[in-house]
Amino acid sequence: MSDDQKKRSPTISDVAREAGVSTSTVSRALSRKIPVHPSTMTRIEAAVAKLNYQPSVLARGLKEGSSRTLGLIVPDITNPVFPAAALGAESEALSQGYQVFLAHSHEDSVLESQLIQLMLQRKVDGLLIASAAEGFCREKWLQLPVPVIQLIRKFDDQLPYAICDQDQIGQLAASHLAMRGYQRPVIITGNQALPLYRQRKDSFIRTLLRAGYSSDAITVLDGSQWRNEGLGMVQSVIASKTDAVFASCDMQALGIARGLLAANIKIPGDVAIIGMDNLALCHLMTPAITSIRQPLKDLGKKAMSSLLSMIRDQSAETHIKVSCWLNPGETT
Amino acid sequence: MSDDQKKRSPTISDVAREAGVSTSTVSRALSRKIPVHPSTMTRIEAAVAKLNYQPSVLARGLKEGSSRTLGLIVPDITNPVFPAAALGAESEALSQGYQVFLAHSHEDSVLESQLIQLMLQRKVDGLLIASAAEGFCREKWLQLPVPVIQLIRKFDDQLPYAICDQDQIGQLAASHLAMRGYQRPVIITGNQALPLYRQRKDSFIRTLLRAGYSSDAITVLDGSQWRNEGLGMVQSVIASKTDAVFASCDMQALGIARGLLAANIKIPGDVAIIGMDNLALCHLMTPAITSIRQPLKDLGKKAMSSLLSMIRDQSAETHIKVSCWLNPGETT
DNA sequence: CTGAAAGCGCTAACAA
DNA sequence: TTGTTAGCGCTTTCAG
Repeated sequence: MSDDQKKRSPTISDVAREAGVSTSTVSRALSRKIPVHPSTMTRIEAAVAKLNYQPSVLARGLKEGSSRTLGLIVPDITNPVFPAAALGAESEALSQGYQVFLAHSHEDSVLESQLIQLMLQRKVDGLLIASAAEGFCREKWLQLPVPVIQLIRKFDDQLPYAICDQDQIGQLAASHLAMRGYQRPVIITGNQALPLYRQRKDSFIRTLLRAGYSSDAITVLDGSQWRNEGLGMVQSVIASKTDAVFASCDMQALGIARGLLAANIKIPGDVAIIGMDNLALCHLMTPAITSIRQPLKDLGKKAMSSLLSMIRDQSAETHIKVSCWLNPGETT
Repeated sequence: MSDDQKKRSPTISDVAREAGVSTSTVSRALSRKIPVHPSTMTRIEAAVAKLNYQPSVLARGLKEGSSRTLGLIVPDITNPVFPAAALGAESEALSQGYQVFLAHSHEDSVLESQLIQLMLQRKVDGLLIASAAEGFCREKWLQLPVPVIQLIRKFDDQLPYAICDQDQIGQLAASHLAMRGYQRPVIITGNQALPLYRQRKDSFIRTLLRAGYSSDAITVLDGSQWRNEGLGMVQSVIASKTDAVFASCDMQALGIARGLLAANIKIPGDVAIIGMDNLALCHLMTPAITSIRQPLKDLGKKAMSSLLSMIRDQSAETHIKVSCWLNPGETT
């Protein structure tokens, strides 16, 4: 911040005066939609440069009824699934002339509602929301005056969404384990308030049953308390007499691996592990973790691209589901 | 998006009409700064509720010359140091009635400049920037019409900053290794275009020299190409005949650990490792990684708090430096 | 305590 | 091609 910090930034009238034309001419020259005489153009450009004029997007927004602004609400950006999506979304928005507000709901649907209100007061043109686990309300969403897309977490099948194919994920994990002959698979589920974890679990089990497993052979453990940990799950994993674990995320897989190794259980000799998200760290571990990768950056990009189409009233894919793949490591 | 999506959202005049008062009275009632007759107040509140009125922050901003909006520019939010800072910053901003734009510079100073321009066009009241590694330009920053704080990465000592104490970090690592009697420490540096890595390295070396190490015993390796990897560093680490490595980040530490284990080198028996950032994964590894923790969320919060003070022209701490601590694991 | 009127910076008819 | 004018939604004098 320099001495001229208080000096009001130049407006379109300043430019107009400097160039000896009217404000509308400046407006036209800058928008480049309506032809302007080359020589005036030059004078205007000179004036703009001289004054270092920055058009006020606020004023333009007020006039045009659109702020060219979008909102992205996530529970917690330090959860590694969100940064990738945020990056993809922001990049796409930027490339189309939009900027994005980031806000955190802290997994609290009341705060989330307030954030939506705040964003609406800022006249965002659309919203991307990874909604809080509890308290989703379809009616509230339906009443929003701008397009909204459910990002990563889908709570309603009708409303627009952009998610990873959880059926496919459950299937990938299950058939990988089945193919390698593991007998007593365990799936550790995430917060069951999130449909995505229910779907993943159901599909995992369904695939195993189809492959001929008896339901007695399959164990479901609730790992929602141990998203960033896994260590707390170790006892139940051991107790389940499993030979293959599908964790709900990589950190959990890591913790379980550590716990099992500490208990002198061999990986994958005694117990195999599949992680989820395929963070960069997976292949840096010893043993490297087999993990399923979600193309989150791409998902964020697609979601944003669809949102922008909706905003423009163009036909758009509103039900986006991307495919994942399994990255084999040394734990299966 | 519902059927009423096109229905223009209600304005202050709608509320005024509904309540049978003038717009100025509504404005006063809502701002709560100027007294309004209780009965009018009630009618206005009713009208607001009935119409579900949302004041336009755009219009207010235009009128008041401030958008109550801030900008946060980071190279890449998927680098795990940034989400924590972003979270802290956004939370603090929100609690003071501000919202924040997030943008990515992709470590490109030209793009960064453009983003700054875009944010200024949106009339942000201030900026938090983790600037691109190359191309920092003091003059450009000085000319900005709003307060800016260097976040995490400090390129200029005079300009406001909020960073982690790199001298202390180098010292923590060095004295930890010295105290445990390691003889041939290696420091793997990050991108030397970033002053923070230079400072960390210098302080590490300085501390070792003071502790009586000869400079021959200390090795500096450039790890800037291997931030998310470390594996590529393994050969040089082995070649250095070191017995203790201070990595530039945890992922790198992880990769080096994996490489050393693969080469049948014991950790910490043959080689000790200290990581950096103390990601949650550190204590889930086997062996758990000794790592230095930066209080990044807190830093983000402090930075934002200071920025907001600057915006209000209040005296503020503009040179913020937070302390870190070493989290002992099993690799030293 | 309340209303009328001006204006923040910009764009878009409508004229010229 | 250019200027004049009105108005986006809001706050804020200035009068009552």
